[in-house]
Amino acid sequence: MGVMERVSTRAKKAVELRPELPLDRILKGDCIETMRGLPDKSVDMIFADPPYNLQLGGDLFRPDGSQVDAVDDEWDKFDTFAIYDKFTKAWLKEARRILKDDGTIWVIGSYHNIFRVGTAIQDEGYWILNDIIWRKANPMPNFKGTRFTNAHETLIWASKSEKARYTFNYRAMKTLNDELQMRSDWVMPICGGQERLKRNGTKAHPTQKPEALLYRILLACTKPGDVVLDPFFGTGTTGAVAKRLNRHWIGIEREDNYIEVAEERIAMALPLDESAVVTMQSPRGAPKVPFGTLIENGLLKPGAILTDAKRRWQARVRVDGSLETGSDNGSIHKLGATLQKAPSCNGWTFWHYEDEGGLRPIDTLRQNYLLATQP
Amino acid sequence: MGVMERVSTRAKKAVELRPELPLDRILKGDCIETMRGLPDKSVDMIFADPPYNLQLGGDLFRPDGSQVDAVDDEWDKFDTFAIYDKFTKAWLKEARRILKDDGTIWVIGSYHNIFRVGTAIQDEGYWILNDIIWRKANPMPNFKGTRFTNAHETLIWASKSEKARYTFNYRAMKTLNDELQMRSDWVMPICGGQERLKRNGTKAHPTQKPEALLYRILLACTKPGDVVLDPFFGTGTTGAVAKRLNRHWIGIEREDNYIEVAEERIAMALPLDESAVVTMQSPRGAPKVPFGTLIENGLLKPGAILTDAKRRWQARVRVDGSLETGSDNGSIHKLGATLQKAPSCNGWTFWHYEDEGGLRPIDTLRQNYLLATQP
DNA sequence: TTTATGAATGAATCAACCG
DNA sequence: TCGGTTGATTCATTCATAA
Repeated sequence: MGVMERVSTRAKKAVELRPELPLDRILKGDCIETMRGLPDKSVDMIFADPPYNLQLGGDLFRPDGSQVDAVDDEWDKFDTFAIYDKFTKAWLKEARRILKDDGTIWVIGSYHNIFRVGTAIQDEGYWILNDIIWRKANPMPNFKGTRFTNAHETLIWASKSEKARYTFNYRAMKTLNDELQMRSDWVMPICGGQERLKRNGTKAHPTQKPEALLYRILLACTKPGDVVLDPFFGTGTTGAVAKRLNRHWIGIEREDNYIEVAEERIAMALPLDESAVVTMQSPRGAPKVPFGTLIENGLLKPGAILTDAKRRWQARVRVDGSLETGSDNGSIHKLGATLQKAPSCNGWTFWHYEDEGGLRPIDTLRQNYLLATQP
Repeated sequence: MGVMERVSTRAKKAVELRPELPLDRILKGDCIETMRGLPDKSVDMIFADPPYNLQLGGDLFRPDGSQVDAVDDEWDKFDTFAIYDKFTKAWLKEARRILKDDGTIWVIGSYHNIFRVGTAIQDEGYWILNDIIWRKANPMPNFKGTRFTNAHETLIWASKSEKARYTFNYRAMKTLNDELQMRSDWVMPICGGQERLKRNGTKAHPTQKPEALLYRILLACTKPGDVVLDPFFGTGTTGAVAKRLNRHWIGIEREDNYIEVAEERIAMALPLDESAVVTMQSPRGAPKVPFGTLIENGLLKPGAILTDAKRRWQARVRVDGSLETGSDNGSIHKLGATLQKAPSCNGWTFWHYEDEGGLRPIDTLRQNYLLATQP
């Protein structure tokens, strides 16, 4: 049996059951090494909170992900950046292999590392969709008064390629933001109070992320049942929120300390019941109703007159669901576009019919039809 | 007559202070080549608005059918990241040579280029002091509903080295911000209205920056009499603001079009009075809290039941902040309106939650959130 | 003269499906 | 893979025109 045959057999199983995927578990080990054990194209989203490479001494990593014990003062910062870059490219490469073709990745960082991460993301072939600013409602002040208060962190959201058809729950985000498009700057408090995990009276992890942040990310870019991988799991914010929102999760973490705290935390998180996890849906996902169906079902009669909202144009409905004016004819969309001299037109909202003393868009008829026929 | 020849003629007049520096003038020519003609360690600050390398696709239309006027100028086109990187490193290297040891550089960009710029800044030996987020008060929406509204741009502020003693007017910034430390996120409107320069009825430059942005930067990081270099001068926002604040400026620009507009503009620039400054810089409007924020932050759980004050209707909260009854769903405002058969409804006062033996409007929760997060 | 309404526009990597 | 069809999609602000 050849290699290719093995691969394709394995791929088939993964699609149906995901047999090799250790769902809802923390894998103990080095980030890159552990990722190597996960199958190709198997997860829907990756959230990564990698080391920030704060240049305060410490936190240096070799390309294999292991930590450098001591910072040699002789090293100049170019060497340091090169090592960080190698590490970054290595884990981003593995992440891209594991990610499904239509999956997306999120990475969070600060000005110390985010530019290098962003460059590596582009160089590895990802396609950046947005950069998102987490604007901290209550940041730590700059005590010395030597700079601007560092009051935000940056996240990068990217797909595997330019043509990928990634998940973005547009309608849910718009609803979450009081019927305005969700912007690229998010105001959220830092993680503190009850939410901040403690051990022996001190914070369990130095950079615990707020659940509100993961909540918005998972709601925006995954569907219930999707698999989310977090290769720098820490105290498991990703896992806790994923569980609450009925998403599967996989965490990778090296330190026993954090694993213990995370497991306890996630065990206590309660999944929401199914009706609460439902979100507002875009019409995109709804079943299509051809205009002709309305005529077949008698909601509109051939010969009926339609107009635009301002009654500038009118057209007559023909038996096959096309429209005609004196000189033009075509589908509801095409004729609307032609008359307005626009490149395109949504005929459902452009054309109106007369009903009890008022004009209504023909989309109303479509909604009525859907209500009457959908289970 | 070449650029340098013109420069040296002018320079004789300023022999004593800065012998070879062509102050308060636009130098026509290529950015890197022209910078080579400027002396070492001679300017106090550099502000740079380089090409973003946007990589746009086809035409984009608004929902109303009108076409978006895209940035399609030749100066923004680069074939590969490698070529863009090479260009970026080259001009940053020259900039660093020209900059005084205690000078600083500002560079603005978007997610298309800012990660590459940031990486190059670090690789060339600069020391990043802050990244600053320009949160646009009125960004262009995402018309197709495919991503988050791209509502910000990023600036990087860096010194020549870690040990540099750069200028930062801490008090001025704190005063400008109502006695609170100036943060790393700045809310400012995009450049439009009277300020937006026109030529033959259309915008003179596709990417003119608001004067408020340069005002804050120059006020924060230079002293009166300092020299500010802008190697991508465009229509001269940097020059106009520098003149108003009594700073010297040097502009480099390749295109005659822009030079003409800039020269006319700067000739007309007058000092701002204090009240105009305050108006321009002060934050506008009270902070908004979308309903979804309460859910993200755990003040209300998905699945919770809300009712109106008289318990005539009830609805269940979903993960995205929408509400559902048995038959309807929508935002707090929309669903309230639907149930009452009213044209509109203030969901904040209409919907209530049960709390210790009484109903309270959900607006109470919003107040609590504001109290907890506002400074 | 003042107010109401409508049109225009901004650094944008902006669709999905079927044959 | 390509091309044609269907039909989904916008916020804040300014300026011109109408009332």
